Amino acid sequence: MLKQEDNTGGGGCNTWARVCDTCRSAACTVYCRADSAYLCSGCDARIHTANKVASRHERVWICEACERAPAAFLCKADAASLCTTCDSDIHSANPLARRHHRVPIMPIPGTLYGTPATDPGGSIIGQATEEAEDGFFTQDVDETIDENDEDEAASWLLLNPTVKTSKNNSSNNEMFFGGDVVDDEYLDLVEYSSSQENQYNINHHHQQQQHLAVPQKSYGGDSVVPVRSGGGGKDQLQLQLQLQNQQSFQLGLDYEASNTGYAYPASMSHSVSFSSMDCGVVPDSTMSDVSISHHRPPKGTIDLFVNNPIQTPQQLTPMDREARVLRYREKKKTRKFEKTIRYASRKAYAETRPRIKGRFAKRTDVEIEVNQMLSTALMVESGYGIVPSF
DNA sequence: CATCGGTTCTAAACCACAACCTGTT
DNA sequence: TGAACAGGTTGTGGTTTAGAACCGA
Repeated sequence: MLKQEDNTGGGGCNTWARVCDTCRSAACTVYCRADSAYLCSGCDARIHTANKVASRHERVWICEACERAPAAFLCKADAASLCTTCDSDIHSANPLARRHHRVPIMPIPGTLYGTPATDPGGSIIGQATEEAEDGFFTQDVDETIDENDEDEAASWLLLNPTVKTSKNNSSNNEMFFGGDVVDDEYLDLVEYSSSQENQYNINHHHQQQQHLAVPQKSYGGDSVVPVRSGGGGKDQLQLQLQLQNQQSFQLGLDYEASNTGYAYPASMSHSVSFSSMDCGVVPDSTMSDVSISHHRPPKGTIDLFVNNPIQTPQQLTPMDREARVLRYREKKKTRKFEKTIRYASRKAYAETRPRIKGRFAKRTDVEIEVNQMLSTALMVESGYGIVPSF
């Protein structure tokens, strides 16, 4: 695979995909629980079609991210089967990813050899089939990702504290979504039902509710334009800012890098300008994604990390790196480029406004009169403001 | 490999004006 | 304390344009 060739980490050896335990030559595609063996498609077909007993062996696909561990969850949004580690890493990246609906991976049924073994995602059983038919799987896309994407992903990786670091310093990472503490909770969310998970669920659900409620509240009236009522606008703004701060804090992995020697002034993150086309929906959680994506240092400043061995890419295992690349791609995939309309009324005015070479032009008196007549006509049609005349 | 010219792509700027915000009375 | 008012600020979309990026010679 391309990514395996591209990401040897300079070491010269390929430590990415686990090789088949049988032939030791091909990359494994499935994990046989009964045999506790990682098998390539060829060996899997050969072994598990040998007899009925073998054909009943439960097998699961290999994680599409790290290609080294059995997949545990199927993300329907990503249409990807992921191991627990990659699943937690990817889906704890941001609230949006967190909302992805995942289901536990079911064992592969006895006969799967009619499907191409090189496309494990495309033959995932059950719900994902339709998505595969829709071409939703990104396997091919992943293979065609160019070097720029890899570079961008690599630079993006630099600002994330490593999971290893988080593990070693649990006192500092307990509030991080990207850290292991939350990862564990996150895993609990999937697999277990601990009290912590419930608490987290409640908090997260509450936060989501608040988060989802903000646009409806603040953009009442014509459902977009904010409604001011007794200073409510201020409160809503504060609530919005608070939520954004919360998210920035929870997602503030990049900010926290400053604690370990790499310091971007906080104001710098705000000084980065981005067009309205990039900013996405204002109250949406993707705002955090955008802001985070802009916290990447310029390419020329990578040497700033030299003094911080914790964050050097060399510390990343191939598994971690692939997971982070996948997470990056996930975020990239979920970027929202549509422009945010905060005030529909302004939009309406702008659309009806006369233009000269795209620029707004002054309205002539005739146009003003026409508009007044139209508005009067509307009032008449709607039955308001009618003064009967005889 | 570096340079040059042409082409393509991207993002900022521009405009008027209603809505919004903030401070003052 | 809340209402009223004035003045400054913001946001809106289509087009243009400057500059970056790309590509072949």
